[in-house]
Amino acid sequence: MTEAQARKPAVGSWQWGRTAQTQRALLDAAREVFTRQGFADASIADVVERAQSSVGSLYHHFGGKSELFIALWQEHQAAYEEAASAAVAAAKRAGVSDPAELFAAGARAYLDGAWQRRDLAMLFSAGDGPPGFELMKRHRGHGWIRQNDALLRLADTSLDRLYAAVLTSVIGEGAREVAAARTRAQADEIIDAVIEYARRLMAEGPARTHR
Amino acid sequence: MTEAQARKPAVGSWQWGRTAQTQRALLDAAREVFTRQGFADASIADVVERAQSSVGSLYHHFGGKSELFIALWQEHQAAYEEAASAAVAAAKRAGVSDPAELFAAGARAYLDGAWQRRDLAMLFSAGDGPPGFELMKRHRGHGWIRQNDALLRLADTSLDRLYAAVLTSVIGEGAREVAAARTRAQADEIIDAVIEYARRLMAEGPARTHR
DNA sequence: GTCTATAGTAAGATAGAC
DNA sequence: GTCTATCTTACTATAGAC
Repeated sequence: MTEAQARKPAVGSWQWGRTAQTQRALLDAAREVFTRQGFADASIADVVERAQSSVGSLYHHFGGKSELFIALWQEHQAAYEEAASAAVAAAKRAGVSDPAELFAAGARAYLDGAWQRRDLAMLFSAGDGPPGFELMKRHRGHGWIRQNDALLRLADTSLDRLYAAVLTSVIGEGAREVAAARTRAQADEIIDAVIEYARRLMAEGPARTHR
Repeated sequence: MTEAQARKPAVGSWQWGRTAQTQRALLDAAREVFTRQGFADASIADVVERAQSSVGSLYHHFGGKSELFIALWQEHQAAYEEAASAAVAAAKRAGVSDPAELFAAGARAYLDGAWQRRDLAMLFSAGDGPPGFELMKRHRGHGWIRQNDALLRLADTSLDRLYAAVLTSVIGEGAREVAAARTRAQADEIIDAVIEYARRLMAEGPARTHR
């Protein structure tokens, strides 16, 4: 067998997806361990034990505990964003064109994801993560608004950034409450209320200075 | 000299306020070190060096790095709350009785404090603190709403808690933006806008379920 | 790619003299 | 109350065999 074949085994060989499988096992174990104990209290040993893997493998594939945590978060984010942009696209197809309504459609999908993956939603909003994680979240939040809401043609003034930050934080706080809900029905009530608050904020657009 | 006198020296002796002075020096040093490096990156050694004190004293007076951080936060909170309740009391004396307006008066004072002590405001909102700190902040935030806003006669339903949480997070996010402002004038613009958003949210009271 | 065993490291915490 | 010196502890991270 040549070296090239060894590195990239033929489809159908028993090794197919070995890397993917290991990474998946580690991510799944990380989800269970981190959501149960939080980031700080979880040790690498806990994760690899549950994944039936090894410390070396974890470092090989992810580079460390922090990076594993962040990889888990990125998966979660990808799921959020996929759902949100699909919802926005569907609304557009259905003829919705009002920016606030499109935003509401995306936000609703986002909040729905918070319920469906409430363990992760609570983990990532608990404020327990690797150094710099809060900053990463903040950047992502701003990007999310700017993406879903390029419609609102926000400028880069401090007042427009405030508007985006306030909307983001309301949706984020809503997601936290949704994730903490005890039943699906209660979560739905909360989702409706959050959308209502977002509408109130958007009804008159960004606040303008009157001085 | 009796033992009792040694423990509680007469007023006017050179030892007057020795404890208070040490604690102040440690708190002042903590403020400088933590606001500059954050909690995780700051070491106890940095703090005691700047305070011209010692590791042992720090442990004697505060119990550890985490407790010192929390003590600093509590001072900050006390300043906030004093200003806010004074503002509410002044508004009442001036004849204001609308709950939303009273809330706005308190919130304005709060946001003003965020500008005045912006180094601390940024530190405590950066998401870098001892284990469990985010939870403490959250509890305090809920308490704050319930205090300033017992007026709104909120029940303990999940929707009323959401209402309080959303208002809290808008004020908190506003405080963060205020603290990050570059000039007093810009901070004032932001403060006005935040109050405006709070008013929009409060205008129709807590969202009610329509199902 | 996987694994074990080991080393490094750094800082928080404590003991005990003064 | 204050201080110095020491400890201990737990983990991350790496080296190197398979």
